Amino acid sequence: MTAQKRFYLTTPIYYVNDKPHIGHAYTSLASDVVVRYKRLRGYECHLLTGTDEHGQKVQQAAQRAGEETALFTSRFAENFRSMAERLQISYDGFVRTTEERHRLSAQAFWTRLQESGDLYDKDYEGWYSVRDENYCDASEIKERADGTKVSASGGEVEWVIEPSIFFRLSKYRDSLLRHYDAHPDFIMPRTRMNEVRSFVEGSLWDLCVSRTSFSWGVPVPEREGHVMYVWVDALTNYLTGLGFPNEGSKGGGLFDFWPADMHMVGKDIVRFHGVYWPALLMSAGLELPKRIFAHGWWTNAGEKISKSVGNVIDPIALVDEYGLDRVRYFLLREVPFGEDGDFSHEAMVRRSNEDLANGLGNLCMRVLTLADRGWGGLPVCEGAACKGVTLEQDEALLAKFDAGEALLEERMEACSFHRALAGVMALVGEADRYITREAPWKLLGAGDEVSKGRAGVVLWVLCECLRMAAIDLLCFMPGSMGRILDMLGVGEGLRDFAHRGRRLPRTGGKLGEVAAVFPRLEKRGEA
RNA sequence: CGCGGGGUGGAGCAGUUUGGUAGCUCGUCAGGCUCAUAACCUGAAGGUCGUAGGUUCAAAUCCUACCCCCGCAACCA
Repeated sequence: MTAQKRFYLTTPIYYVNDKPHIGHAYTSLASDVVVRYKRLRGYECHLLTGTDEHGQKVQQAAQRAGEETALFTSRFAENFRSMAERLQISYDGFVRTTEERHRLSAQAFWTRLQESGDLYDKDYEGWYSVRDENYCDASEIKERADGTKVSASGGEVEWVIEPSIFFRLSKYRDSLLRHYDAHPDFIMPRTRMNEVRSFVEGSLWDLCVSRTSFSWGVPVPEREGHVMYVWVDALTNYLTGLGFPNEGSKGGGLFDFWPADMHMVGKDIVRFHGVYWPALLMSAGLELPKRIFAHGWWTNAGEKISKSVGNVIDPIALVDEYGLDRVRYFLLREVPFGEDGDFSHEAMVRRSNEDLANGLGNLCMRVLTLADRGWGGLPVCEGAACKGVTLEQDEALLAKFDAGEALLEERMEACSFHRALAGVMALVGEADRYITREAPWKLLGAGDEVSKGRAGVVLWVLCECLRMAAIDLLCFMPGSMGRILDMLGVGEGLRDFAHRGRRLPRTGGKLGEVAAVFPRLEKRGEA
């Protein structure tokens, strides 16, 4: 057996100072769709997710809650883990940055930076805003009438000198730019690539990578009082999840998944993944990830989502209200992946009813009801009564579905999920037109064998369409599509792209229990 | 010259990277069908693709200028 194709995908690790919201769910769902798709394509996949538990803010949040920091973070980490379960994220690994294995990994990574000579000591001097928990560039500082200096956000700043360790980021400027040139798809979508490039082309300063002002972090090796800058710590999780620093022996080890095929991230953290991370990896002598995909943000009914406004969307509540697959479908169909999108219950209901209930679900029902009526199972279409099994229109429809696979592949490869889904739904529309034209219910009602034979062919073709559509959509809506495939009597082992092109038997067969997959939703408040 | 996003039939959007008859969903109107989750199919009305220039055989798409709208404390995908 030849070595299996591998695919390593990561979600960001989520910061544990609050409950999971729709943004976390979105990133994880998109990641899940990608790996499920890849698995259906025969790849051996590893999806890593986890939680980012270090940093001053977490420490303070725990203090405010009057809780031991470690307990506090465990509690929130559990929230994220259960979100993943609830959304049926098919993750293979979950890294908490407070784990011992991660401490070892991050410290080993640090040591490699040091061995490369890319770390050096220097006092960090600058305007520090306590409120922002950050140093501010001098150009951002404004002076108020009373003489106090404030940051762009209005927080008071003070001049602080802190002994620090710096990473020679500036040294990697040219290497980064060369990498961007050689790999124009390194960061997607393209606009994000351009942003990152222009950031690097500008002045790229060395990065302060240690802190002494708090202790809740990974200790810098052999350096009392210093903890790692949270981003160095956090990014390393992508290695921890593969067993780093144990790089294994060639062939079969978990670390063979490196380099990552894709880091899925939100657009806010693209700089960390597109600039700092590759530079750090170069320094550590490790291969760079192949792609970073930065998706957009959701608004709620046209308004920016913020905790203070209180319009945060709880993904679990959405799943409770609409069901998981509708939510998965909506989030990935509604918005071009990579751009910002707007959530509203109205849009959610509309999408679900139009595409899923009226479209795919309804087609499924009408086809299977007719099959059941005619044969008490899958349609039969062989033998003398089915002469001309493949009329021109039958072939044409099947050909469209067959061709849909390549189209899907192209769009999935580009992470153009909305177009991937739109493409499948367009095929469903074709099938709807076909069934209307062929009117198998009339053929069944005619009462003669030839008509029934023809009906068998038409319905067999439609079952094939449903089967292919269900396989295409399996990575998006695993539960519902599984049910459709159950109804069609498609065996577990046949539900992938290796089997998509194989035809169902024409000899009939048992139907699974037929029931509506996507019942129509009432408009919210009118139920 | 702060930054970013956007202006496409009544509504919401895709299409802009790689120029080539302007497309989708909803809504409206008129038919058809009756297998189906009051679902499905056909047809129609409706757009000078923000404005003005430019490049081109050809521009929603490329270039220039301008107008308008939205967001930009923190948390955060």
